[in-house]
Amino acid sequence: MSIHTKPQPSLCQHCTMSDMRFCQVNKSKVEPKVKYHKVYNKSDVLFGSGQIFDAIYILRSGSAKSSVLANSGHEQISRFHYPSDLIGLDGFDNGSHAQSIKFLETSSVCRIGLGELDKAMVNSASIRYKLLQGMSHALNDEDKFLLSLNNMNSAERLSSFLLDLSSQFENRGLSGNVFDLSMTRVDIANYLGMAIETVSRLLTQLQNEDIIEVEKRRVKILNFRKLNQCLLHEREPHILLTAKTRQLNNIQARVA
Amino acid sequence: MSIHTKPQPSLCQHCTMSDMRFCQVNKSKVEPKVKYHKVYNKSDVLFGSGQIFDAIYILRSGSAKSSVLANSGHEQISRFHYPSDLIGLDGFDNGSHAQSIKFLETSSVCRIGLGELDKAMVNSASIRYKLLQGMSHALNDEDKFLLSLNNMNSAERLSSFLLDLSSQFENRGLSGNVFDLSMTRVDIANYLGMAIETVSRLLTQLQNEDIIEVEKRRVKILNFRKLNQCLLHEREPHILLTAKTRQLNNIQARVA
DNA sequence: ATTTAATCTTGATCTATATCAATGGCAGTT
DNA sequence: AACTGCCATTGATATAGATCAAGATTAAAT
Repeated sequence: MSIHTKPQPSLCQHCTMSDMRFCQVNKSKVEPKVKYHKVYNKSDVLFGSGQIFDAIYILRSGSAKSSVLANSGHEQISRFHYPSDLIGLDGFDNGSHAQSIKFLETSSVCRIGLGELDKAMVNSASIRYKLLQGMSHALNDEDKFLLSLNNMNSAERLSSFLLDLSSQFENRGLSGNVFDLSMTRVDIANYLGMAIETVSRLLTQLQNEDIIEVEKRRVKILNFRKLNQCLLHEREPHILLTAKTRQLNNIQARVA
Repeated sequence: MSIHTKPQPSLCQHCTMSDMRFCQVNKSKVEPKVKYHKVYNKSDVLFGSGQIFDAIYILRSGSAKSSVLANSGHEQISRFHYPSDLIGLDGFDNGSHAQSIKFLETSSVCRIGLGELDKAMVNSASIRYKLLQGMSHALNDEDKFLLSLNNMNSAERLSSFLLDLSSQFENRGLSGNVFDLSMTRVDIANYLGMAIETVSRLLTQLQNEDIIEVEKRRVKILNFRKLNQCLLHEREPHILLTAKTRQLNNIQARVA
């Protein structure tokens, strides 16, 4: 997707509509004190579940998680957000937010009030389209994720997660080979629907196979080909050992 | 949410924008031969993955499943559709459909071309809002579903599915107590991420507990309270026996 | 600087559910 | 009426990954 250079309708001084998601910083005229632009710290909440819906946001820097609450009180992370993501689209449904958004590190957002947004939609086909596209993209993303939950085992889901993160960073001009996880292992486990112990084990396993290198939150992908194989259902012989096989190997090692 | 009686902008002769989702049949002036209205048979495909996106649809009668295809070739059902559902929203993302839609029984849809839709969005705040609301609703629905996949066991997921179906039918003025499943057990299993054998076993189990009655595709809910308990994580004592316990009971029965 | 609290890793065991296998019923076709 | 294919049920077994338990490491707070 190419980046257009001609002027585009914009919703705030920081954002134009020219990039592939929704928002792009216009570096030539950054005004640091624009009312629509705000900085948050790690663990800050952008909005909580049930809060009234009066604006959508574009993540400009940092990262965030969005989660929904089960009746049981269990928190389920539904996605992680990176710069240029649209946030708050869940609010159109019934006028209040279904999700809550918590920042994972120091981050900044552009805020677009509903009134302005509606005006912009009337006046600009481009903005209408970008908004619908953003929501549609989120929907498709979630469908793909659902697919992975239902059809992949833990190793595949984790590999898929790492590869997805990698391309997220790459798409944003950062390194897709080495990056820092902004979320805890608990968050990853919650998101991928597995126990934190499983995440930990799989990460060290991938490391032992020389597929990745993990040092705290820092991940380095050493072998994309193998990492991809982990999720392409290339099962015989599977790259990663199953828990059972590992167990047997352990016993054999001890006996020998 | 109240139903407005004043005239509303409409996209086709069959649809106004007055109900809570998007579409409502205007019974006073049905024109049977409107070009936007089409009938499909069971197993017909509305559109397939990769097909160009040129319209959205509103399901008027019948039911459909939408599915995405994994690299592995595996089909994953991402949702079931019932009358008044908006279909085709996945296409805004990149101009072609990510999903494919297959009807589960004789069904009819209203078709709204993209050109008309865009015109309508410019002219009507109500239509802008309904469309965004529809997408947001789909997004929230999927988030909730994701939550259930990650946090519920098979029995809970199936109970949740049945209760959801029940309220879908109830919301549409049909019986929430007795209804026919339009999908196969294979579809249910695929959607809920479990083996077909598990679906079958759980259904007979729920029947043995006098919570539901199943006869082929016909489901009758006998005890909503108990069915709800199945998913409220009211675990001690859990209503449904685990596979292990069943197995033990079987053995004990045989010994005795 | 020391305490306290998160966070992460690794090992051992348990169990929910997939998988394998067999059978029965029903709908469409010849 | 017999054949074929799909759909559903039920039983026996295997296993991926959860859970339980214990430490180790790092970060935050006093």
